[in-house]
Amino acid sequence: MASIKDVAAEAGVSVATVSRVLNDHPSVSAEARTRVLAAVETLGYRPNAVARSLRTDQTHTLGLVISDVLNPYFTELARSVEEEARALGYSVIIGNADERPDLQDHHVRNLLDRRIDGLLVSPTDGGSPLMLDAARAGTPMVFVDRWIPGVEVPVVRADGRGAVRDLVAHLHGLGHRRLAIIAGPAATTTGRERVEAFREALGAYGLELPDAYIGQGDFQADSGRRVTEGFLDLPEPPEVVFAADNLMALGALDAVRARGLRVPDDLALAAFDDIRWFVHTDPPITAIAQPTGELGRAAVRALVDRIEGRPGESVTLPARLVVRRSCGEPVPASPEPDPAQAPAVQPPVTNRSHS
Amino acid sequence: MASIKDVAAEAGVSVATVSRVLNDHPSVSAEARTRVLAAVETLGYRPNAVARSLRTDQTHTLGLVISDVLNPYFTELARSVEEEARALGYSVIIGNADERPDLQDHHVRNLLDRRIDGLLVSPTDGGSPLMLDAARAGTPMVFVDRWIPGVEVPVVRADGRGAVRDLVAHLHGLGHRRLAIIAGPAATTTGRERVEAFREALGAYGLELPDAYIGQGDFQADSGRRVTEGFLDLPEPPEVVFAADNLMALGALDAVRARGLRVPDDLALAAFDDIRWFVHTDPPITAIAQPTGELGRAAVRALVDRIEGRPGESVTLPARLVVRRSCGEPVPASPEPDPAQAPAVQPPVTNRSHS
DNA sequence: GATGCTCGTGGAATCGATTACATCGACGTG
DNA sequence: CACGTCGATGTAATCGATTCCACGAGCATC
Repeated sequence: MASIKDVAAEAGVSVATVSRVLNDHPSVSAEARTRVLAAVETLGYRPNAVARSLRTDQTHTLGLVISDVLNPYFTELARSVEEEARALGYSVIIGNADERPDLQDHHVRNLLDRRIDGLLVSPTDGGSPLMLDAARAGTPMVFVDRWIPGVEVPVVRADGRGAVRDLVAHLHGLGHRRLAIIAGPAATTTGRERVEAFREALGAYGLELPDAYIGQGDFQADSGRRVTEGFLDLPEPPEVVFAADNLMALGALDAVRARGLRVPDDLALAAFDDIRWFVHTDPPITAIAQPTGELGRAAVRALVDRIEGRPGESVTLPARLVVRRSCGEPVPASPEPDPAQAPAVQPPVTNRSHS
Repeated sequence: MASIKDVAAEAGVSVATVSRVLNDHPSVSAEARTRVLAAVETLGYRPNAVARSLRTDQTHTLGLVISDVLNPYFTELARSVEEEARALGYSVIIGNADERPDLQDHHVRNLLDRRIDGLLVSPTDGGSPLMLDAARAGTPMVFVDRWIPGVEVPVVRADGRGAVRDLVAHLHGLGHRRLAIIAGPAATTTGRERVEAFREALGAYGLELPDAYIGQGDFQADSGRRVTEGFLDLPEPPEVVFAADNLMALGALDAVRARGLRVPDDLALAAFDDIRWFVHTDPPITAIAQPTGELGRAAVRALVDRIEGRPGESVTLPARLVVRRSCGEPVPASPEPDPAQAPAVQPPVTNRSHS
């Protein structure tokens, strides 16, 4: 591979001049510029980013550590992150933690070793020493979706409280009174918060959230299945299960089917995180939709702000309820709503009258 | 951030000795080793991968350019690639092309500039000059899933011919005679091959594949919707639509629903690429499953073989048919198959007798 | 015409590692 | 005792860029 020296030799100038041309430094003669560019062309020269990074101490790269690539919520997040980063002149290296703290640490270490300019994390746990050290050491960092309390790092996330209240109102309106939740890991903020929001919303209707109706999941499908089976085995099973993420909802759906039962007739189902597939499941699943793309973009902007010396603010955006049929039919309505009009998410229809 | 010099100073040795300890070179005294390790510990030293790469001309990094991160097939592929790479001591940088040749080139260029050790690509098109140059220049490269004909690069992929034959047998057995396909872009191998395999399989039953029954899609959901609408507008619409990937199948499902029609009664549906969500759609979708994880692992092994100077072989693995209910009920059968037993993919049932 | 400025350029230091080569002491052997 | 070998270590070159500094030419100012 041709180096800057080869270009310099070919163009008959020094490496300094080549470098100036490449970084369009003002004081280069037009003649030298054309000669260098010609040499670059004939040699097919491309600057070595590794060498450049060593010298400038900048990689123009962001690290993104997500909790689970197989979760469509995080892939969508990753996509919007990469898009915005590209627009701002950065590349992104994604690390997938598979909800495993050890893997998360592996990726954080790897990214720090590569001297990425900044780190975007959706933490799988309450904060490993490594992560805390990195934050304290001043690595530009931003938490997205989940965060670690007590750490001085901006957080970009969705607030689901309002949407959870809407959900509970919807469920209550359909006559449901025994509501259960499949929680995420207590080590994650989203794992805890969603339970709290749910409990609070129930309280507004004078409803309790008994311990038996709080199932401990880990954001993976299997745990949703397991917890739902537990619920169904209770002497008085819940009428509704609210899964704290989309994969556990999928597991719950499996569990219900495996017993030959039906959603929503035998057990209603709702999920946190809306994904496009929820329109096509049997039945379509009522979910709380986060503004995922906007979250990813805001997180990148906050991180790049920090990297480039600006403050970098926390952002909280509202989530919203998307009602479908998995909790019961609010209306008989027209023969079939038209999914082609709004394939990804349907508008909330909480105000439709019940038959 | 502490550098190797700081460690050397702290330990009272030269940088050479520190480097030797870190790369466990044999000739270092036990005493020096412990002193260095202690210094590393107290300083929290981590080697700078950028500097190391510059010197050794190795990044221990693979580039993976996939066609679309939002497609679950590719996320699963990416996950298995990262897993195997990690096991072999490599990291992976993923570039998402969103089925756009220009974005694909952007990522390839970026990865080459970073001097990745090898490149794994699922090409979005027939081969840009950049990609061809890279292959010719001797960059270790492996194609996965899709490939570019005429380029000297190992290919790791699934052969769907057998499964497509099984699918056509299944459809024919159900009485379907007018079969249509939503093809992928003609610039991709998979876009062409799947049509050819389908046509061939139809031929075995004396069936034609008229041009009107070949819809041109682009592997994205929208195109599946559009093409399916076109099929439904034909004076003699097909009885079955076979989508060449999972996203176009989703679009097709949308289109059918939007007309108030039903799958499989009004139009049967099958897809190439099986994904876990197909178990949960309404109805569950009959699909051709690729051994995705195995493909990813084999691709990494082939690439690392090339990087480390071994030959690096092409691999072709068989795909297989997974029958569900979207083409009609092959058997009245027991009330409901148990999805909990095999949540991701159900076993092939091509050998069931037709009723 | 001397002075000072700007502009274009090249030489050389530098970033943080790896590694070839030189050095030096200890030890075994003839 | 002289010599060769080997193990442990340090010095310095090197990878490919960026950038500080010096230098010379051209030009304006006084």
